[in-house]
Amino acid sequence: MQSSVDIVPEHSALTALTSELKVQSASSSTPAFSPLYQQIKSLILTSLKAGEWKPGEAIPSEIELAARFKVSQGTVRKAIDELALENLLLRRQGRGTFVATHAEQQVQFRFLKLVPDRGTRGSEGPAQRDIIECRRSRASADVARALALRTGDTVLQARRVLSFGGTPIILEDIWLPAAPFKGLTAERLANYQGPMYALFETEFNVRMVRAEEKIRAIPASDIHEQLLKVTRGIPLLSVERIAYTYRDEPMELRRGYYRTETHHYHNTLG
Amino acid sequence: MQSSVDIVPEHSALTALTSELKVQSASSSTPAFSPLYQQIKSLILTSLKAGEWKPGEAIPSEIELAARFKVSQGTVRKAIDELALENLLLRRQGRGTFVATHAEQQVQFRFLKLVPDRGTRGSEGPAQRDIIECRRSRASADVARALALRTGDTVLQARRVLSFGGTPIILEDIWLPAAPFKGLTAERLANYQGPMYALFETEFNVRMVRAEEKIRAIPASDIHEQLLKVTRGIPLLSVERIAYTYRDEPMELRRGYYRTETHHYHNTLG
DNA sequence: CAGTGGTCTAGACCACTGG
DNA sequence: CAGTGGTCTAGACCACTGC
Repeated sequence: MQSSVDIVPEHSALTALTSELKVQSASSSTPAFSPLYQQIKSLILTSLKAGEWKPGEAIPSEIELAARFKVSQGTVRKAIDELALENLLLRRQGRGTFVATHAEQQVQFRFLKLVPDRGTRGSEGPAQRDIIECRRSRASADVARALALRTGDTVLQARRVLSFGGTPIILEDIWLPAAPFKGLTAERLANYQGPMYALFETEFNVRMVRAEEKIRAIPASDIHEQLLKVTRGIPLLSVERIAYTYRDEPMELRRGYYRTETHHYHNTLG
Repeated sequence: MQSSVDIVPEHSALTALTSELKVQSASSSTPAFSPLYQQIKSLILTSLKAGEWKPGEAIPSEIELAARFKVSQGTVRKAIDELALENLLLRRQGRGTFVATHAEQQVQFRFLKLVPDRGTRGSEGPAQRDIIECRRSRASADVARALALRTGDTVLQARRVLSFGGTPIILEDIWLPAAPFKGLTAERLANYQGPMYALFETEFNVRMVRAEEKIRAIPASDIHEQLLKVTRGIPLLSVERIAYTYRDEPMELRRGYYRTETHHYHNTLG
C-alpha cells in the first residue's frame, strides 16, 4: 500500500457520492440505513420493471453497470447476486447476465410441484392442455381480495384441464385482472405452446416472480366428476395460488384441483 | 498501488498454498475445479459434523478462521455465507456466527408448514402434543428404503397427535433408525418441551438439516377416525417427510395426516 | 482471442453488540 | 470501548464462452 495516513480515507463512496441519490436519510427515528448494493439492486429492479431489458435478453455487463452507477464492480456484483438468488436474473459464466423468463426449457413449469410417483416430470411425455372456457366476469368478494381489486371489477376467468398420458390429472380455475391482460382470448391461450406464464411475459409484459400456495384436501364435487373423471367425494388436493409480479402486486389467482393417486405434490424444506 | 510489474502476481493463494490440501486435482477427465471457498466450506462442514462446535454455540470469528485456514477473510466470508444460506449457520451482526439449532424460539417448527386459515401459528396458543405410542419394531420394505436401511432392521416407531385449541389436527407416525437414537423412550418424548428435532440435537447429536415432502389427498381411515375424531372417508392431507442430516443421510421418516378444515399447508414458490 | 462472470486478496471503514 | 459481522473498493487473476 501507499504511504497514506490511515485517517485519510482512500475510498469513500458513500461520502464522495453525496451528490447522487445515494445519501443516507439519517433523519427520522429509524435511521433506515441501506447499503449501497441494495440501492443498486433497486435501480436494476426499476429498469427491469420498466422493461429496459426484455426477458431472455442480456443485461449490461458488471463493468458497464459499475461505470453507470459509479460504484465498484464488487458492489453491482453483490446486487446482481441477490437478484439472481431471487430468480429474477440468470448468470451464465462467460456469456453474461440474463433476465429470467418462464419460457426457458430448463425452468418450464417452475411453479408446478406435482410430479408422478415414479420418475420425474417429463418422463411421461408432455402434458395435454385443454382450455374448457375463458370469459370475462365480475370479481366476487374473495377473488377481488386476492387480486387487490374491488368486488365487481372485471376479471378474466379461465378453466383448463391438464392431462398426463391421456389421463386428466389437474383442473385449474384461473382469475386475472382484466386491465393488464386486455385482449387475452381463449384461442390465444389454447394455441400457445409452452407455459402460460411465458405467454404472459411475451404478450402482456407481466412477469410472475413469486407465488404463495395454500393446500388442502377436499372432496371431489360434480365439476371434478365431470372434468377429471373421478367419482364424487373422493379426496382431491386443492391448491390455491396467488402469483405476484416484481413489486408484490398480485396478478393471478389460481385454484387447482389435483388427483393424487399417481402423482404427488413435492416440496423441499430447507 | 505500488510499482509492481503486473506480470508478477501479488497474491496467488492457490499457488502459494500448494503445500496444503488445497491443490487442484487436475488429473482425470473432469478437471473438477473447486474454488477455495468451497474447500473452506467443506472444512467448516467437517468440523460441524464432528461436533467441534455445538448447536447454539458460536464458531470462531471470520478473522480467526481466515488465520486458521490461511486464506483471506473474504474467502471464509463467502464460505460462511453459503452455509448460512443453507440454514446451517446463523450470522448475527456484532455478536458472531452461530451453529443453527431447532431449539431457538424464532425458528421453532421450521419444518411444519400447516398454519391456521386466519392469523399465523401461535395465535391459537401452543400445540398440545400427545404421544400415543413409542416402540421398537422391524423396518418394513418401504420404511427401510426411505431410511436407507435393510428390511427387518430395528427401528423406533412413534405415533403422536397434535392438537390446537383442544382440537386434534395432526396425526403423525414417525420412524427412526434405532442405532443413532439408542435410549429414546416414550417418556423422553412425552416430557420434552420444544420441538422434537431440538431433542434429537441435544440428546442424540442428530441435526435435521433438510427434508423432502410428498403430499397427497387421502380418505380418512379407521385410525384417523379414532385419533383425529373425523368421520371415515373425509379427505385428509397426507404428508410423507424424509428428513436428512448434513451429508444427505436420511434419518427420519414421518407420515403426517392433517385435517384441513381450519388449517392449510402453506408454501412459497420462488 | 476478447469479453464475460467467478475467485481471491488486502485494506479501510461502517453498523451493531456487549461489557 | 473492543470485537464481531457487513460494506465497499481496487486490482489481479482464473474459468468459461463465443467468434
